[in-house]
Amino acid sequence: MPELPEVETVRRGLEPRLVGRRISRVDVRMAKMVRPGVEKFCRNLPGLTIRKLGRKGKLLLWDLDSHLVGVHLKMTGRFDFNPVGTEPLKHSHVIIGFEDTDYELHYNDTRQFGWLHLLRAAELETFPPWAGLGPDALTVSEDRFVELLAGRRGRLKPLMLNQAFVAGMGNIYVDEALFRAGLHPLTPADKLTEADGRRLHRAMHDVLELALRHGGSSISDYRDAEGNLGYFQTRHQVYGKTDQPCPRCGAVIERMILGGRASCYCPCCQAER
DNA sequence: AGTTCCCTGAGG
DNA sequence: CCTCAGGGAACT
Repeated sequence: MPELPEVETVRRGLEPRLVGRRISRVDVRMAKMVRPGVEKFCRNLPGLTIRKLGRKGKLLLWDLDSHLVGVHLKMTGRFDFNPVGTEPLKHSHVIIGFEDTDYELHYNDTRQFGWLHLLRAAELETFPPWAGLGPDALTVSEDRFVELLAGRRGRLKPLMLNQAFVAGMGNIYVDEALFRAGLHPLTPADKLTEADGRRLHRAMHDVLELALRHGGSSISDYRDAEGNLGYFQTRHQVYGKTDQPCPRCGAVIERMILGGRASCYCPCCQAER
């Protein structure tokens, strides 16, 4: 469940210990976690220096001059720093070592949905997970968001989850943002007024910003690169609150399945239209 | 636009 | 044993 605030928290945790480091060795313990294949991954990375750590939506981008490594944590991807030679955990699938450091980086992923993708710098524009992303949900301007929203049909919940529309929102923050904006998940995007769109942008931005300040939400096994839990989950207002009273009006929070995903909302504050 | 799949672990 | 969790691709 890392969504934008969790991925950004991870990025900030990795930055001080990765930037400026030259990779000395790579150990891939589960082949499918790396792309475009173990051989290329292990042959090309050693000797490269990490210059910058970027992020767009939920995608992490390591800049190594000639190459990039794109990382998607998906549901359960996690990074840990450990002393060199630490016995990997059961689900530690990739280990990266650096010159002149006493720690190494372990990529751990219980459900094996995530990946690390090595590409040449010139390939970024045609790298599908990057090229297909809409603007970053945290930094997109209100005017741009309203503009993008105006051309859209379809219901708000799946639209907000669509990374090509806006990058970084997942199930938790979409539910929280729709609640804050007072909009029902089934509302067709083309039924929104401009004021609704501006309110939705504000709700999205505010909830992401607030979650980031709390180190993200720890549902199941999210940890940042230092092993810290986030604590924004204590501030969730509707996500996971089925059958509990709405914090604003006291009505019972409802749950529906939409596009295969659970959606929690207040039937009173988020009236259908 | 909805469904299935990838995968493991938690909870009933 | 079963269901659920869900990001995103690949289907129908």
